[in-house]
Amino acid sequence: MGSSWLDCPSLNLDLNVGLLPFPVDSPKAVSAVESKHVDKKVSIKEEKAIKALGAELVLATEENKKLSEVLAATIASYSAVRKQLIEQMNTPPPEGGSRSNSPPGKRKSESLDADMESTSSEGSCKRVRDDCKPKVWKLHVRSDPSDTSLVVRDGYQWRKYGQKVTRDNPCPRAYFRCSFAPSCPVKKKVQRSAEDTSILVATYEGEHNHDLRSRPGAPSLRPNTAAPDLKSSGSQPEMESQEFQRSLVEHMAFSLSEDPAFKAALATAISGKMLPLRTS
DNA sequence: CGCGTTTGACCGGCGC
DNA sequence: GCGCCGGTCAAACGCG
Repeated sequence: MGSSWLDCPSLNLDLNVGLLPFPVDSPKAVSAVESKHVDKKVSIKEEKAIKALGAELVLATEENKKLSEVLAATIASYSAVRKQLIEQMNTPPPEGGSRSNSPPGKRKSESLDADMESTSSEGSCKRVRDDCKPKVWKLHVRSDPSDTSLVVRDGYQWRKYGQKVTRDNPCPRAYFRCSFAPSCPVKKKVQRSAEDTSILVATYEGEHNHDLRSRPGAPSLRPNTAAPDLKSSGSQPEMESQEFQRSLVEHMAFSLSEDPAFKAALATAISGKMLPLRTS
């Protein structure tokens, strides 16, 4: 799947938007005077064709309606999940409510860091040092539990600089620095979830100060991967790729559905493509 | 030979 | 102050 259909130059989005359904210089539309001698066989044929096309148009309209409903349902569920995620991210950790796998007396900073997925949250009890911390967010990626590489392919190039077994998780945590640009401050921690070892939890700190594709000669990127911020790259496991691709599709569907002009153009295009069939 | 990974040592923050 | 712990460093190692 991927962005291949986006990149494909042969994909013609000529949707006849705003155009007349029939060519003006068509012989059939030259003038009423000239056409008065056209034999009745053609007229009957045309009428039949019009009826058939009308039925097709009704079918297409219904199909379009159904697709719109499916799209709306998808958008609704996406919005609900997104809202839930944002709420979770913005909810401060419960007072004294440490996680089940966190023993009492857990270090304060650790609890804060572990529970906060983003420093954009209004953490009132944060240390002063936290105020100047870079932005932090987490990414959950499904991966083969037997795969011990702890690699999360996100399009950027990472250099591993450490690995550590932490107290609350038997799975080792890997530390990565962005090697895309030497000055890039972004760091990444990758660790398997203690609850579900098939899930890799990648914690990103900071923001990239360079473009994903700007680095000349970056070998990890597929040449065909042209979509901006598309978090996929070369020979990653299928599951990771699908994860990112699904996110991309959701994002695109959401963006398109938010555009009333696109909806109108789509409807016009479908009817515009249907009507010219009568001439054949 | 250069680059990336591994891994033990080290450092600094935090709780007791 | 001490010990625990997460995070980082850097030498050794492996691979192309």
